[in-house]
Formats: sequence, structure tokens, C-alpha cells
Amino acid sequence: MHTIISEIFHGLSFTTEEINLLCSKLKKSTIDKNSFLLKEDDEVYDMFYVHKGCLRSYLIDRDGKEHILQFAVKGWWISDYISLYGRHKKLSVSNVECIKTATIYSISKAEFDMLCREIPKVAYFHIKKMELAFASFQNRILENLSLSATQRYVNFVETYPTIVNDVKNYHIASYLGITTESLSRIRTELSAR
Amino acid sequence: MHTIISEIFHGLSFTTEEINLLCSKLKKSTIDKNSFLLKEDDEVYDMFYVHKGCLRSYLIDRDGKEHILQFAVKGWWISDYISLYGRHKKLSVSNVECIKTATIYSISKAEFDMLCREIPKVAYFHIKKMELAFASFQNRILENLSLSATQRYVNFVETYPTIVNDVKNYHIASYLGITTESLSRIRTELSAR
DNA sequence: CGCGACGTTGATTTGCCTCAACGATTGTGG
DNA sequence: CCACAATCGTTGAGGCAAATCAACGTCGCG
Repeated sequence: MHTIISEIFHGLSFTTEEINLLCSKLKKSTIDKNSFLLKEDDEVYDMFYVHKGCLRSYLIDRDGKEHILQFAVKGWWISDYISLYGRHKKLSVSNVECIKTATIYSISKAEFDMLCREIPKVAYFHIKKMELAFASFQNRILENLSLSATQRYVNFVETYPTIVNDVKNYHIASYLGITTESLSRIRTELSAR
Repeated sequence: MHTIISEIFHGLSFTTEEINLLCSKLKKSTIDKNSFLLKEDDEVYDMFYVHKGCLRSYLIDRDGKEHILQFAVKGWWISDYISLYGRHKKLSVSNVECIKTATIYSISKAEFDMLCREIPKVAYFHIKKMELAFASFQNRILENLSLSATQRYVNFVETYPTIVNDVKNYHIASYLGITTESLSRIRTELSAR
């Protein structure tokens, strides 16, 4: 249990008391493939750290089409951030599904906030994580605005080679905002050089 | 000078010492329309709080096309977050330009980090701000994935009526990822009901 | 084996882009 | 204060990337 703390808060060192506090808030669980951590209209309180496996968060639009917001593999946190972090929201607008059998550690946002206040270095660590996410969000928006589907696919494969192994092609298509048919054509085109 | 602190950190209250510290780090300046706070390849150290006026951050792709990442009006912070928050970056990849004559307060990221450590409530305030931004980024990505150009325009106008007054149509087009011609057609289409 | 999930391929459609020309509006110097 | 230019917005014709619709191949698994 000690080791998971240094995995989650990599680079930080804690007193025994701090470790005990952290451990008391993080609940370990194993998640089966195809099961859900969150479904639309659920109440959202928790965020999930992925130690093993792979999950995705996605949303279904009015036309019934799925759009993947995020994948999460080892080292990532996942939840319905639109609800959890948003201004007025309470119920989940998105779904969090396990794609590959996973081991996760859950904590409620309220408890996490409390940890940030009890242990300031956790807060600074969180800020740094958020800043990195901030930069990569801007990058993703920029790519959506400026790149062709082919270029976005190439970038995705280069940036997240680990994820590519864990997910189906139609998941990648959904993340990139294209159809499975288009992705298929892109892939044959690319393999033909 | 006291009032700007309670504008920037709305909802927090500070001791006189804290206010003095905060004020000593925030540099006020007036920015002319069409001038730049940052240009591509500049070294990026600072972030900018907008008290008045309007700015935009944008990027130029390989084809020479501009893509707007962010607008900033009263109450918003703006910078080149890809460089400032990113992992390995140093030089600016984007441009920050004044669209409407502005009054801003600048602070370096290093000094801001220091303030977060000196005054913990500033850190918690910052976390909350980042979380809100996080949620709205996810929303923007989702809209780019799932909505038509027309729907994104309607959403933009509803969500940011203030900004619409300050910026040109071709700025909105660039933010939405469409051409000015397309936006023009969308607008005539909408006004015809 | 047979069925469902996944991926591919083809024909056609469509939303938005490109290129080009032309109004409308704003700003500036004489 | 007008004249003219630059900037901004609109309109039209044609093109292209990706979507849609439909059918079929392939793989893995009960």
C-alpha cells in the first residue's frame, strides 16, 4: 500500500502519518472489462486513479453517437470532469467504462480537496498535474482545429502508443471525431505508404 | 490597488501583509489595440490578468492559417499555456494580441507559484479556477467533436455574448474552426430563421 | 459450427473549403 | 468633411474530405 502512494504522487515523499492519511482515503478496487464506473445521470462524487488496465470516458449526443473525451491507462486519473469540476452540474453527463480489466484507486473529490488542505505538497502536485493537462487540452483543441483526420491519427498513434494496444479502432475513431469507415480508409492508405 | 486584488481573487479576504505581497508582484499596464503581449518564439514567463479590454491567443499552422485558442475579457487570465504549462517547452508557440485596448496585470509564473506557497488560499483559489477551465475545455472538445458549425456558432454567441461584441466575425470563425465565408453563410441562414 | 463483434470496401451525399469577385463599412489624409 | 483605401463581410461556382448507407469479409468465442 505504501508503494501505490509513491506511484500516484510520484516524486513526493511523505511522513508515516501522511501516508496513513492518504491510504485511508484511497479505496482500491478491481474493475471488469465492459463494466461502468459511471453512467449518465449518476451522481458524481469520485475520481479514479488507474493503476492497471484501461478505461474510457465518453458521451452520447442527440443523434446517439458516442464521443470519447478521454482514455486512461496506468498513471492517469479519470472521472466525469464536466460534472465534477463544472459550475452547476451534479449528475453525470458522461459514462466511464472499463475497456481492459483494471485496478483502480477511488477517492471522492471532497476528500481529495481535504487532502490538498491537510498536505500542501499534494495541492502543489495537483496544480502541476492540472497545468500539464491544461497544456495538452489546448493542444488537442488545436489539433482538432488545424489537422486533417490522417494527421490526427498519426499524432495519436505516436503520442499514445500504449493506448493504441488497449483499445479498438472504433474507439480511436470516436476519440478523433471520425467514423470507423474513415479510419479504416486512413489506415489502408497509410500502410500503402 | 486594493480593489484589483479583490477583483482578481474574488471571494478571498487577505491580511494587509498579504495584500502588499500580492500587489508587489502584479504589474499593471495598458495595452494598445493590435499590439502583442507575446509573439511566436518569444520566451514565455508571464501570465496576464485582463481587467479591461479584450485579447486573443492564436497560433499559425503550416498552411499559414490562424487558429484562436482563447479570448480573454475582464476576469480572465491569458498567456501561452502550451509553453508556460507544458512539459518541455520554453519558447512561445502562440501569439497573444490585444483586440480591444486593455488594462492588464502581469505576473511571472515563477512568482505566481511562489504566491501559491506563501498564501495557501491563493493555491486553492487557483485549483478551483483550473478545475473550471478543465471542465470547459472538455466541453469545447466535445462540441468540436459532436456539433455542426451552425450549432457551435449558436452556442458561442449564447455562452459568450460579451465577447461577441468585442471581436470581429473572422475571429469567431477562427475560434470555431471554420472560414469567414462559412460563418457569413451561417449568419444569413440563421437570420432568415 | 454459428453468431456477434469488428473491420473493410464501394457508391453516393453533404458540409464546409477554396477561389474569386464584389458590396459595405471603417478609417485616414488632404 | 469629403475622398479614397483598406478592412471586413457577403455571395456564387466548383471541389474535396469525410459522412452516410449498404454490403460483405474476418476473427474470436460460446
